[in-house]
Amino acid sequence: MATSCRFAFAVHVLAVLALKRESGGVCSHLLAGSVNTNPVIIRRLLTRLRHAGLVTTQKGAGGGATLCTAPEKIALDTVYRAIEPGAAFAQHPHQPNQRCPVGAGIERVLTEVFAAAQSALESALARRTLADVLAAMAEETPLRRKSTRARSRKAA
Amino acid sequence: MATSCRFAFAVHVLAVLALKRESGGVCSHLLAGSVNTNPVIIRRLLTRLRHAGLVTTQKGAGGGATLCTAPEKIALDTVYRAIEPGAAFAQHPHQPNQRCPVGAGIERVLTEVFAAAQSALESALARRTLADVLAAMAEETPLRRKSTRARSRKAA
DNA sequence: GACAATTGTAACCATCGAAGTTACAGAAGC
DNA sequence: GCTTCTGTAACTTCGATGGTTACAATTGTC
Repeated sequence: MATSCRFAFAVHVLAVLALKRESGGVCSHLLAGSVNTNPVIIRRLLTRLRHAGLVTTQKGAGGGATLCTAPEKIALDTVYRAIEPGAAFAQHPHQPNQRCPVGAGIERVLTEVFAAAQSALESALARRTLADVLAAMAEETPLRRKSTRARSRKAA
Repeated sequence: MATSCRFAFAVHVLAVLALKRESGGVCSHLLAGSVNTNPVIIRRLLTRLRHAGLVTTQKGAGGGATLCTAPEKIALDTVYRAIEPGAAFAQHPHQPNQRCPVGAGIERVLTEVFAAAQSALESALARRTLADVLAAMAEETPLRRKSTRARSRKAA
């Protein structure tokens, strides 16, 4: 376990921005309403996404956040690194006993193992783009049924 | 970020047990000395490793922990799952707004993305065994130099 | 059988990070 | 100038985790 939920929030926010592309900036209040959290949480996220060059933000009335890049060009590992800097695995909090052969060598070996694992994780994320996320959502989201006929057709 | 350091501790402990194999049980006090932590932390770890079938423990004088399996047979993903149950990625803490098309579909999509990433992570760990860890440690641990000649040869 | 060594656990503390909240200065459109 | 925003600081709350103490239960040794 356990990354923070910030990564989930970030993908969520970017997905909304992708849908609202071409319709100007989206304010943190609206994004917070979709994610179901506080606007400040969203703004803190947006700051990181802005530093990563994924979004731009604009102050003032009518301002808000806008996606910088096409959703097809945004791979999820980029989002991950923008949001969760640092290593995913924790090392020993205190230096192990250097007089024990294991204690003396384990940190170096683990560093390498952890790097390999994290690299695999990021590669898996790199295989998906924001556009893939949007497509997956469109695919199977139960559509809002506008008519009873549609509902009964499905039920049949 | 950030797994707990339990995984690092677990690999460390298993490495010590592997080295001390054939010499009977190793007590939590000794293991704690190598890891540089408290014996209770080690015992809590050992409980998990025991449930996973990786070690046995014995109470009483002369007791302690013993590795059950050959180090070549212990892949690190097994250790990881024994120590860190549950998902590595966190979802939304509160249910997102179901009236937003993104909020309604994002959790399902993210669940799938997270599963793929975690699977990649575990596969990377599965590619290494405890024996690999021991070998890597033996390889480059600065050996205790017994003679000045060895040191000067290295320096040359 | 007494004693010493050891595990297994419960109970508790301290710390840290994260989510959430309030507040407010500053920017920008109207 | 008013309103709508962002960006940030400051604070609270909460949960997880590493660490610590304590103690019952177990087991080998004398």
